[in-house]
Amino acid sequence: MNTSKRLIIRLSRYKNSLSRLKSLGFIKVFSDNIADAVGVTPSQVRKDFSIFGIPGNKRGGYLIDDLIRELKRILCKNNINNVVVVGCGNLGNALMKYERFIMEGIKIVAGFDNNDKKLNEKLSIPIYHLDKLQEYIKKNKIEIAIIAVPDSAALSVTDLLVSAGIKGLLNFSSLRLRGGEDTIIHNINLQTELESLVYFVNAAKKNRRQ
Amino acid sequence: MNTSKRLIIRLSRYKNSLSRLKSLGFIKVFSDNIADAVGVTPSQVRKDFSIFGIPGNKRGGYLIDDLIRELKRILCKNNINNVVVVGCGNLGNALMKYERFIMEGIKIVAGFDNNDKKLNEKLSIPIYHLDKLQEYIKKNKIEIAIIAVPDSAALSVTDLLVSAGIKGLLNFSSLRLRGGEDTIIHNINLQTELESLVYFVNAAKKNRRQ
DNA sequence: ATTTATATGTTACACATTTATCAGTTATTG
DNA sequence: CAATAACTGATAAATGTGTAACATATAAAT
Repeated sequence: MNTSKRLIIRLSRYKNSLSRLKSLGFIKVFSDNIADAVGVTPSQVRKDFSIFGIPGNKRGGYLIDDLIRELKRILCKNNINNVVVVGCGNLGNALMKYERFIMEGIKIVAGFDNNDKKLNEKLSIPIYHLDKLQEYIKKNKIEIAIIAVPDSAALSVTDLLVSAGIKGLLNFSSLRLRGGEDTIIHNINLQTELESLVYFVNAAKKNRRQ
Repeated sequence: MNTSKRLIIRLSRYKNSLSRLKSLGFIKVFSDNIADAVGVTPSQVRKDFSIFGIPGNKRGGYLIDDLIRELKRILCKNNINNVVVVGCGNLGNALMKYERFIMEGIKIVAGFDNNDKKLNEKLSIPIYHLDKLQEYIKKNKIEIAIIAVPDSAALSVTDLLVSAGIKGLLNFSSLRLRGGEDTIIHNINLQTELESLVYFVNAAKKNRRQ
């Protein structure tokens, strides 16, 4: 099946928008409703659904509950996914407390840092020393980790994580990490995101002047 | 010119990788060096450069200093870009302190929040009440803002910012914001990013079992 | 029960993006 | 100074992605 990252991102957006529509009282939705809410075309929505065999009703749209259930199943949200955060600086800490993860079946279970001052095993999400990272991952069968360490530590931390058995990495360092065969790495580079925004703002400004 | 977001993101990555290569002592670089560092094909690198008319030397590669200078010029990094952060919760705070922004000609000059407890005008990056947002933007001619408020506030804050003259928005709320004609909005949805990672990890797991 | 309006699901198309190919140029070597 | 190796730059091919169009099915209306 042709499951590009963009497709899955859209699926996740559909799910989130549908939750909002449901809370507004919707019971049935049409592809245009979803399209409007998410900012894509109705064709896109229908095609995405058809790729996963999510059925609607001819002339009847989609039953919102069915749709949400299906999307959650596809996105593996029926069981809780435990995640660890490595690097508990400003960003790492913010991610550990990010409510939207908790709301959606993603549970951050521990943080790790090499700075003794940041360690605290009594927090609701305990922060352990990096020394305990591999043991913890193996013991608790963690598969997904978030990297929020400085660039200088990113590579060594990645090696640690992969060799401990981590299968998925969300990387916030500005090094573009690449994993082995069976490690999936998604890179989020905040600097690059902001820089590209700056570019487009300035490009638009130049256009206006012309 | 055909400048997609992906292209600009790559340009930013090239620049960052080149800085690293330079610090390693490189004076000349070849398209494969850059490609390896960034994780794209050499063809891609050369094509991207040619789009912006960045010249190399036949058989001689690229002079790293020239390259960095050109990329910085294209990405508007010769002058400092002032940015404000709206919403100074965990994430907003982390972004205000994010060192990589500072390193690259992006300066976060102020934060804004509606919670009185978070206000503090004496910080190195002062935090003002949301009431002062529009005045500040107009007075200081700020063009770029980062939104790190809860979803419930995202729309109203966006309206505030746009009507005050903001041209570029980096949106961390999970509402997908859309701007008017001359407002550029880049959305970063952390939940969606993590959800898609979860999907691919589980999909790979299923594959391995087969 | 028949008709009609309308939303899905699929297919084909258009466009965007990436990758491969190769000619042309230029440092390097003998 | 000629030959060669190797890199760029441009073009063509391949791939990926989104959009539009339409046939089909069905709820609703008469």
